[in-house]
Amino acid sequence: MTTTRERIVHASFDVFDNLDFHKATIREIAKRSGIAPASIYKHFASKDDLVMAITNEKTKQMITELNEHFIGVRGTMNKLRKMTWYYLYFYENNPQVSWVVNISTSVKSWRESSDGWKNVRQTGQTFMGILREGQKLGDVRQDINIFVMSNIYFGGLARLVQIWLVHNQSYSLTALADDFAETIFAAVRTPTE
Amino acid sequence: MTTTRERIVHASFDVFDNLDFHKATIREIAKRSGIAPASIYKHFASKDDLVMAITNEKTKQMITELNEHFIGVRGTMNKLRKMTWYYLYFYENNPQVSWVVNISTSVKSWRESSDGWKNVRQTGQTFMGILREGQKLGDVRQDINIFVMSNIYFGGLARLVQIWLVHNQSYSLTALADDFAETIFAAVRTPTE
Amino acid sequence: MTTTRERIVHASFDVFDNLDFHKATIREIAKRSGIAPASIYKHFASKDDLVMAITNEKTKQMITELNEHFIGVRGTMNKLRKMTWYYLYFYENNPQVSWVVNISTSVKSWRESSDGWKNVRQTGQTFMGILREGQKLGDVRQDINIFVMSNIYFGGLARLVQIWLVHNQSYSLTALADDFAETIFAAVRTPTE
Amino acid sequence: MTTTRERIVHASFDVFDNLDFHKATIREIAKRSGIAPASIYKHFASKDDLVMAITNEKTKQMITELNEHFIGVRGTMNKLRKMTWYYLYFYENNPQVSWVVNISTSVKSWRESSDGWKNVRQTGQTFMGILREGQKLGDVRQDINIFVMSNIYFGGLARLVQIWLVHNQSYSLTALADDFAETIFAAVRTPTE
DNA sequence: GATGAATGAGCCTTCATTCAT
DNA sequence: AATGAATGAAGGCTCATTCAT
Repeated sequence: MTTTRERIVHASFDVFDNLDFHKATIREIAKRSGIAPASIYKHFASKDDLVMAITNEKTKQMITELNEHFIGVRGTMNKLRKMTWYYLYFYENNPQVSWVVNISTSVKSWRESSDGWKNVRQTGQTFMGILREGQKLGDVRQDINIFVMSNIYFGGLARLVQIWLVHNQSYSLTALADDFAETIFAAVRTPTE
Repeated sequence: MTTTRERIVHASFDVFDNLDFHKATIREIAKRSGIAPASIYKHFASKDDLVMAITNEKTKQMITELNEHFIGVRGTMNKLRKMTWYYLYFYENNPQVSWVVNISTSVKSWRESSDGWKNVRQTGQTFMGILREGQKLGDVRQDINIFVMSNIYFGGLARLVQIWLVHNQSYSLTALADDFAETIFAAVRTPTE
Repeated sequence: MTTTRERIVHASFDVFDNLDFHKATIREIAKRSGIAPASIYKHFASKDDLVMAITNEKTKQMITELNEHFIGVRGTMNKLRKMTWYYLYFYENNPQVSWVVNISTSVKSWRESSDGWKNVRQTGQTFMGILREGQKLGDVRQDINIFVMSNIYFGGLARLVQIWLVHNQSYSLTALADDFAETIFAAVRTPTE
Repeated sequence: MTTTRERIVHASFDVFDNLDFHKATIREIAKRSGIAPASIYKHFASKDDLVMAITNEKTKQMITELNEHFIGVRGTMNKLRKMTWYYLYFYENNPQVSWVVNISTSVKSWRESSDGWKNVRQTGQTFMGILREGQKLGDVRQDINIFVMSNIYFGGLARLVQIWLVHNQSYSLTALADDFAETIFAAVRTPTE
């Protein structure tokens, strides 16, 4: 059984999926969901609220699933590979989310959404956790700038997704996961001598 | 003496600087520049044209200046450091450009602007050039995935700029240049044994 | 009870009645109908659509009523008189329609409206039908140029209406029907000898 | 030697010839004449003034030439044929004028132009003159309604021109002159018995 | 006499949103 | 809970027109 709310959320992703975010209107969502515009406002306070709700929902799902994938994985490199793969896998299967996050939401109001920010921080924490653990294990250099490293990682991933979207998703995104993870690992690993 | 066109361009950056790109309207630009909306259309064919024109202008300037900074610089790491520093320096001094490029322009129409795309490719070429030269010199590993590496580099930089903007430019961006360049270099350099 | 749509249509005629069609704007129609511009677009897809819709509506009505008036009328001259009278009667009571049809609508888009053109052709057919029937009855000459005759008839009527409008509808239009019909009949009747 | 004014007038006809009168803008006239918009205002007080001026000019020319063509023509039918031919000939060679007169000029302001109205009346007088002369000669019935007849004549001609324009001037207009004149004559001639 | 540059007014249209039912 | 009907606000853009040079 699909609730009305679910139908709205589903249609929203559908709408944001077409890359041209000027077309991402409430009326379009209403049309595709078969729910009247006025009814959408019974479930979401405003358009911004809707956008935030659906991105948060997806991000939460992402975090949950990522944790599941982590179960039993050991070793810095393995975790890095797993996380990278999952990230790309997620966007390969939810290309809209990236656009919603990057484009549609006004950054200002997004920051004001505690939930949204919290989720992003949490994903960031996971990455930093891997690095810190690696430092303890001796895999990762002690002198890395974690802030910079983290931005390189997520910025690089985001760029990869963006380019892939601009190229109309014409190639496999997950196929790049290994190279990506290895490059990042090369940047952080303790030099062998 | 400032020409009308310059005043429009100046006001445009001012407007896009808001971060809330929904407010980036022709009327707002008109208000801040003291130029009537109708007059703006004497200088730019459309809003899209205006956005493209100003970003291209800045990007071209960026490329020119970057090349000047390269004069006399030798060594892979030195070039990497220089390029990174200049990139961050440029956005530190033109924070608006980042938003215009990353947010405001509809990706579709931007790709259709041969100039815009050409400039981006050119910047990309510069980075790849450094890597290839490094490979010849033996500084850089032969087995790196240049496509992935390039996206890590520019994605990382862009993210750094974005975070800095979101944090209201409250710290020095260029101060991160060295750490950034070194991290990237670590990821590509030939392992010492 | 008047529906919103009816109020819009009514106000539209009111507006076009101005004679100065440059003033026939959506805003003006909105003002006079007490309906917001945005609401007008819920009932008509565009301004052109509105113009077409209202003229077609009226023209259809005209055709229907004309046919009713024809019931039981026999003889070429009688039919001619009836048709002429009704045509002038209609415009005397709907003076705006003439302007909308003749002036406001861009001829190009009007021709593209199958409905509009169809209705006009139908009215033309009715006139030609009378002539052909008259020819069978022997009332009407065989050697008339029906194309020319038809244009004389409708052109003459239209001119009569226009002049009447320009003279601010200061006299009776239907009072001219008999003279008009007789003149036309004189032009087509079989010479008596 | 062509004066600036002449170039403007020439370009204006060119522009109005488009049939799509929404495109008949001052800027378009400026572009085609090679004269700057501002300069046009040195020669004509306003757009309305320009439109009026050019139509009056053409109409005056029409009257002059028509009178020349009348020289030596005798007999009601001959005069009718000549006038009709010339009228169609004129519009066949100046199709724009019809549109300017019928469409572009706001009827209100056109009536206010004494010149425009005077010229139209004068053409009307010529036609009525032929009829009255015919009545004296015994060719034309005494009991015709001259007002109605006149409108039938000019309305019919105008309609013929309009239809011809709508059909993209794809056939000869003057070829219809004889049939037209004869039809009109049939409507007014004294019945033979 | 000619014009480049500028503009106020206004156009059609669309959007997110509300409210009576 | 759902919606049809309505709208204020705003957006991009164009036009006839002016004026300093």
